[in-house]
Amino acid sequence: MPELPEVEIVTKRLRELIVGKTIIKAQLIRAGLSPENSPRQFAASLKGARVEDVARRGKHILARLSNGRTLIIHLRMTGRFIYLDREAENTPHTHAVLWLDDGKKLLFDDQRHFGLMMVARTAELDRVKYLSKLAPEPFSPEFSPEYLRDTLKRSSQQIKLALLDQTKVVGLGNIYASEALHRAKINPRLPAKRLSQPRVVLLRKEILAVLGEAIANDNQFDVETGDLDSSYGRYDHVARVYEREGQPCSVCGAPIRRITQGARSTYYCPRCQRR
DNA sequence: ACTAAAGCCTGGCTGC
DNA sequence: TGCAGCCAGGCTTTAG
Repeated sequence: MPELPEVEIVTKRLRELIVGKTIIKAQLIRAGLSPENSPRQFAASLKGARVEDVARRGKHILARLSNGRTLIIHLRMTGRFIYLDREAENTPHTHAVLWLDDGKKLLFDDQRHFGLMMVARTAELDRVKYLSKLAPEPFSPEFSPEYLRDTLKRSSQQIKLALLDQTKVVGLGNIYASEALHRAKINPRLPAKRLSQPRVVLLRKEILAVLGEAIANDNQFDVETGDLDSSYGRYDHVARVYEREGQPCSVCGAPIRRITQGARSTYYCPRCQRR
């Protein structure tokens, strides 16, 4: 499911719901969810820990615990958290459960089994393979026009593919990469190194704009389902090209085109994004 | 070193 | 209705 804005909102929800709570019991139901930890180790390293903070790094969620460890979570395509009463039934694809001292349980549900968790020592977080190579956060000073220019200058990849590379830019996925390029009027097939400096500056600005708008487009936590992100389709409100093949471009009216890059769909306006 | 392609899983939708 | 084939918002591993 999620790219940076969706992960940001799930992170915020988790922070509101579980910071200060203690995990009284943890269970890893599908071992493959956390391949770096055995189910026993997973349960033992979470039990009794209080959640100190929940933060986001790229598309990863980091829950810092009172016992010197951090629970790292990646939702990938279909992973989601569900916050329910302790007595409630698990969902059909529950792969891990955290029981909290507030009478609730937090389920990790993942239909496609792509999601990942890892319990790591907080002091060694920088060395965790999932995190160590990530690019700077888009909203940090390190994600400067100079950084982006230098990074793209060294890549002969098509710009759309370079934007999906989390070692170059974090947080963009297939939707927001297409959207940022459309806003910046850049052809998705253009080799990254051929972008002029002013166009890099504009691209950076539009990346921040589209991510910011999607984050601002928050919705209410649905207590009924307990799903921390029940807003599938939030991106609809900011998407101008994604899944709009054949529809008129909101800027010039030309029909939006769909092409394949890296075995994935890219949507763009052939007139606005000629080069 | 880089880049492209295959692979991981399940389920929903489309067209025959 | 049944079924094959395609598609899905991510990332890693393998091959070149």
